[in-house]
Amino acid sequence: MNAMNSAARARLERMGIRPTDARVRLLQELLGRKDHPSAAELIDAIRTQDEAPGVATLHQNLAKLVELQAIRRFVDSVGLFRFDACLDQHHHMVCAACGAVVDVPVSAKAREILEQGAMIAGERAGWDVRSMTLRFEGLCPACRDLEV
Amino acid sequence: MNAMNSAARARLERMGIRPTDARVRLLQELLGRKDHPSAAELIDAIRTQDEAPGVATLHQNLAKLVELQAIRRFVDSVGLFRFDACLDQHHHMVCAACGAVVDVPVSAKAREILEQGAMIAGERAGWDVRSMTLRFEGLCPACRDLEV
DNA sequence: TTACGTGCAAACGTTTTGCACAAAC
DNA sequence: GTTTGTGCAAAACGTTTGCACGTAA
Repeated sequence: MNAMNSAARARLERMGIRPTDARVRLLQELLGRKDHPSAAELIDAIRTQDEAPGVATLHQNLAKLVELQAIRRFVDSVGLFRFDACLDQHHHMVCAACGAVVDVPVSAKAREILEQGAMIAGERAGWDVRSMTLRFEGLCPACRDLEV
Repeated sequence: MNAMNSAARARLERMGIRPTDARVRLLQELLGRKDHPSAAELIDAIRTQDEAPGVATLHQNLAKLVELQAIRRFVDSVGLFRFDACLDQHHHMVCAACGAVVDVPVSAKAREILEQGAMIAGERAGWDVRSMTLRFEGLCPACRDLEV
């Protein structure tokens, strides 16, 4: 817990913004999770540990962290913003039933082929393609069992 | 216009829901567009042609069409629902600057390799992977010129 | 002391729901 | 006459903004 606390603190200092309590707790929570919490889930998670964080502050801090590229933001299939402290390139596998999102590594070869394809498709259409994301949809182990 | 009108009407009848005016106009508009309009954009587009459609009705009808798989719904990068009458499998290329979304075909070979990768990754994690979507991000021709 | 961060409250934009009325089977 | 669809108004939801108050450099 303390290790994570200082990891979060260090990350904040490294990018030149004040490691306030609200920010350290937020980043610490995000670093310690493997799922992709929404703003509301983050508020809940932080609330239970201590007191209550302000909604506005949390959103402001999330926005700042995204802007500084300390975390990533994406939109889930119901239109909710979700956040992710993992900066390595990875793709998402989402459960059609429960909405769970897990990270999935894709083979380097597949990625290479895809990126080539992206460049070709983009250039043909006059686009400047900068990144590529894969999204798999299916059933997670739990929901798969329920369906059968 | 009349051809599209009857195409929309036929599509509605074929799936067993009443081809009311609101629905025909909605589907007709969607069939005639190559972009991926949001609900608000659809309302605007239909409003100018004739009178004003009800917000609730439009959303209800969009939801029904999605449920019946007559159209597709997805979420854009700012969290807005966007709709698409094209049912062929295709991927999306989105502009980081203006948010435009265009369809992009991906070579069959690339897709095949990717799908294999998805199955392997999914099975390894105990998932039942059912589909795969690619999302390219970059700058569309117009925004690209502005940046330079 | 000056810039930055917090958090309440209120505003915002999109989507959803309750309901009475109208139209189609 | 019963089911189905419409559309107004109001609610719900997540997010953003205005602002007064703290807190840290």
